[in-house]
Amino acid sequence: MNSFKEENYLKAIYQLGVIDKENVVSATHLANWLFLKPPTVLEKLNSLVNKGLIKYDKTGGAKLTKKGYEIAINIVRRHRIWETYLYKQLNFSWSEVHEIAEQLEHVNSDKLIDKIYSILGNPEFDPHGDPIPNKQGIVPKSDRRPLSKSIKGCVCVVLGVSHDNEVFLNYLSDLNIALNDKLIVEQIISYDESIRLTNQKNEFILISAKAAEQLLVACLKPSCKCKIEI
Amino acid sequence: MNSFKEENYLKAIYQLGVIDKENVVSATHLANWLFLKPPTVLEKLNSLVNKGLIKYDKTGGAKLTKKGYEIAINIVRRHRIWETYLYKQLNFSWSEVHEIAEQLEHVNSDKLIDKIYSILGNPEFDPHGDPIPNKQGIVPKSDRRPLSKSIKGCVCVVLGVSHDNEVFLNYLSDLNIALNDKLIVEQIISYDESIRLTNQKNEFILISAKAAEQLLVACLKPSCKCKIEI
DNA sequence: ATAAGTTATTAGGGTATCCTAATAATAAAA
DNA sequence: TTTTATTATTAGGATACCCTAATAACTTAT
Ligand SMILES: [Mn+2]
Ligand SMILES: [Mn+2]
Ligand SMILES: [Mn+2]
Ligand SMILES: [Mn+2]
Repeated sequence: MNSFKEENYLKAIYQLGVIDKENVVSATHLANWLFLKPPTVLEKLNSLVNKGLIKYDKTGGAKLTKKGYEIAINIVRRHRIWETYLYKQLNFSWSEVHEIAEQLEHVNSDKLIDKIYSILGNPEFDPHGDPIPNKQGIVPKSDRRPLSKSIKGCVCVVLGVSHDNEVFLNYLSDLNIALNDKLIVEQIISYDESIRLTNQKNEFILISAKAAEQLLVACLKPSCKCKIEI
Repeated sequence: MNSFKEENYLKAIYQLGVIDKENVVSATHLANWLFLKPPTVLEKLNSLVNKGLIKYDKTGGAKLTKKGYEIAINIVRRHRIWETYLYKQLNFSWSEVHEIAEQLEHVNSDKLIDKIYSILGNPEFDPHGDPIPNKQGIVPKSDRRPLSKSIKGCVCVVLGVSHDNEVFLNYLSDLNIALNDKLIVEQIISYDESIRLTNQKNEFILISAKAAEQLLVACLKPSCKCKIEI
């Protein structure tokens, strides 16, 4: 058993598939992501193929089968529900929840997850704005997109980050940007694509192009012209 | 690294030490407890000796060192705090919490345990009446003892069970006995040592000698003569 | 005290995970 | 199109955990 490792492999295959939609999920790719070496990963991939949890070939890379997807999405679901529980019920900060959820996601009790999910009011998004798959494995859609794709004048709300990396989350705290903040795009500086914003307290914030690519927002005005460009 | 197995060995050595105070904690003993075979356990015991977590010799059996005790008691602490949290905050039943706590006890986050412990109001006993060690590893004392050691007329309160075995807990539910119930010992039937009780609703309950040995209670009357006999 | 029954240890394997070094297969550059 | 760099795969090991079978060491009951 010790399905804990296997769960992490399947989750990683799912995650890399979502991030690198065009690229194949190769053993090397996975090895970097999981801090392992390619032969180690390849060995495991072969075993996952044998168990019918993935398909694998050099050209297409690793792809989850229906069975593999169900396991992976369930772990993602548990992870995001725990993150939300830690954030909302236990007062952990935005940047602390991921590490603990990495462990809690492997606790195998549907009743426990159902309970905390219902206490939270069946939320659709976690504290980083990531969608929480429902019990059927269906991932809620949202129109969040990187702040970097905004046009001048756009009024938007902070919904999350591309990767819940602690360093970046703390960097945002330093910039005084938090989840659900309303931001107005005042100016896009063409020299380096950095963005000048105002927040709801009318404070100015300057955010780098790199950070703007990682920060996910949604337009608040239904008629916002940003939407056309995406 | 996978310290999860190691934690379970150390916890088992602690638990067997508490249960069988006179007997040594032998590899065979542990093997039965952990559903493993003696050579498997012996191998692990040797590795624990090498790591300085236990002392081991044939005559004395396995004994935790200070370092080993600290790990073991911390797992016990986490287990009992989680059981209490599941019972009190998440409305799980008496008999459901153990299985889930077996998993949650290995989640390594002091901040998480501190948080739920404080939400619970720093309780001293878990839902089975087992003492919750404090952060320093000190186990609260209580005067709970098996119901079987009661004398006629004793008024006592149900504080727990010797082993949080699901079958026994469900059996108690069937007998209509729950945690914190007040019981009066009406008669001890000498033929088979079974005990006739009344509960707070004045209902009669007949409990077998075997069950009475597993059910832990404490006298409510400070002057109760039971105390002398223990 | 000796035979029989128990317990403790050794020997020898098996699987799951991981690794380094070497080789084969591709892709990129010159 | 060679040469060079990158990837993918194989080969060969190491460690953690588990097991069965065999042996050694102890107990217990004649
Ligand atoms: Mn996360
Ligand atoms: Mn998240
Ligand atoms: Mn328990
Ligand atoms: Mn308990």
